[in-house]
Amino acid sequence: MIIEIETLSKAPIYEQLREQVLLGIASKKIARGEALPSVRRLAADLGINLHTVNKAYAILCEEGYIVMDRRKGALVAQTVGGGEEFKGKLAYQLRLSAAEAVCRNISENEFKRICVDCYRNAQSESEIGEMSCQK
Amino acid sequence: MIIEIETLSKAPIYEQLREQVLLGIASKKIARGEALPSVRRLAADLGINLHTVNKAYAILCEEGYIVMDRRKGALVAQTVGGGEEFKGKLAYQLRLSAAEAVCRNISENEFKRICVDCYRNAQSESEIGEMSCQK
Amino acid sequence: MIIEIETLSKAPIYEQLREQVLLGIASKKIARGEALPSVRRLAADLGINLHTVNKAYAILCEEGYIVMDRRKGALVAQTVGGGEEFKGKLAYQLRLSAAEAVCRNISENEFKRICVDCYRNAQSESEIGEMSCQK
Amino acid sequence: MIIEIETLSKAPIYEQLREQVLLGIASKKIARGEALPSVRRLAADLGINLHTVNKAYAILCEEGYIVMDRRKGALVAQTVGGGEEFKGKLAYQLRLSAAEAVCRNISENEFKRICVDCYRNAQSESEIGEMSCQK
DNA sequence: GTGGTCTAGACCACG
DNA sequence: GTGGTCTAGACCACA
Repeated sequence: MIIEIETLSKAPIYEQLREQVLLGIASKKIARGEALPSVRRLAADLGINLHTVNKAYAILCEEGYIVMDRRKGALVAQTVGGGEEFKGKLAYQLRLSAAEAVCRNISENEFKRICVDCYRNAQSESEIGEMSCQK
Repeated sequence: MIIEIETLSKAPIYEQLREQVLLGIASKKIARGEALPSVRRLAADLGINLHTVNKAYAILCEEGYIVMDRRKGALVAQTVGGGEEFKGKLAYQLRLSAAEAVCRNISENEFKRICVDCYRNAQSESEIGEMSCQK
Repeated sequence: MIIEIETLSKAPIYEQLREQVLLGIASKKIARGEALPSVRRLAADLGINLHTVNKAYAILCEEGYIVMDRRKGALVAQTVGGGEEFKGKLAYQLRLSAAEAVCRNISENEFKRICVDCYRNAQSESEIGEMSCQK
Repeated sequence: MIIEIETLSKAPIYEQLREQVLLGIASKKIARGEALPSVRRLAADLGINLHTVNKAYAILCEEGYIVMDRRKGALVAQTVGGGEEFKGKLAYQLRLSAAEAVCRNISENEFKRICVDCYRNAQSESEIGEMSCQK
């Protein structure tokens, strides 16, 4: 699994890192129960600070996607609980994306198609291409 | 149309403002060509800084959702161009949402259902309920 | 309200800080809705690092005791939700304290008396005396 | 008596171990004068490091709950002295728990009830249920 | 002015 | 070796 940080992006590094790990977990490039790179190791590999990686891991941990094991470091969680809170957040994000789509005259069917494509894409292990995503 | 700002939210106020306007446009609570409240007026009504409203309008303008008319103030754009750049951003957002859904074991069908629900919800004029959306 | 940090203590500074704020809120030395000192201000006053104060505030925020307002800084929360999770943690702490009391032959009545004393003490505004608390 | 170690917990293993033993002594699952498992044995059973068990035993010994006998290993102490120092620590812990309870609007009576419940629970031999105790 | 982010470098606790 | 804590100092976003 390759993690790429875009230092030019407006999005904070720890956020990008969180997203990359999330995409990695979803696409099963990192299996459930498997260990993520250690904080120091990843920081060194990416050429960023230890604390930045730490923060990304802490957020993922808080969200339930990973667990910090005292002995083995950071592990991908076997199961992710707390579905209700998540669904609220998910619905909010999607509603916003949908609102933009509506404003741009994207039909319900096309929106649905894009969503399904993204879902399958997130599941598969295809690499992420260049995205013009400032934020 | 009622705009609510949550100063406790992690999301910056100008971002919340942008989102609220976007939801308003999508749900046709503000019609195409219609004028948004003036910067001063909205700032006063919401009890926020004038520059904050300005920033939100500037972003919406830059994204093409509204146009700034020197005489009439901010108007909802009749048509929104620049579809390609937008689709890239949309796909990125959706892929991330989808990745989270995959991690949480939400099936493709359920994800699709939620997406469609959100699309219809964004189109309709129903108010947005309480969403636990820190970010 | 006076906050004292014991740099000799084994307990981390951010933990001590969290406790002091908690005691201040309980004893109403800081009222609900009132603002706490800014991160920088408190760090300067206590002669500790900004990030340390930040962490203490972040934990209190996460626990629901305070809220971070984008404009007014850190405020004491009006209401603290999430009772169930808290009660589990509280019961665990108390069970441990009780176990130690049992081992030391402290009777149920004496334990109850101590607990009630502590409750009233936490409510009142009396200052905390010197406690031989390494951990 | 069954000891369970949670390597995912934020609490260090030696601390968890100390707590489990304490709960075992209080509930009389281990009688006064009885021998605890040997350091090597317990370390092997729990799959943890020998030094970790050693540290837990050393702390319990220092606190007076157990005594180390060169021949018989670790024995539960017949009597536990040093009450005053302990009471200071106990009062500090309880005051903190009480402060949290006050902040959460738990009444004195309810707090008292919980304390008594915990005391009796610590005395009885009932197993500890699942506690969401990160700290 | 506020908090948020990031860096660099240090020491310690844990296992 | 791991992560946790703390420091000092920097820049930026926000309002």
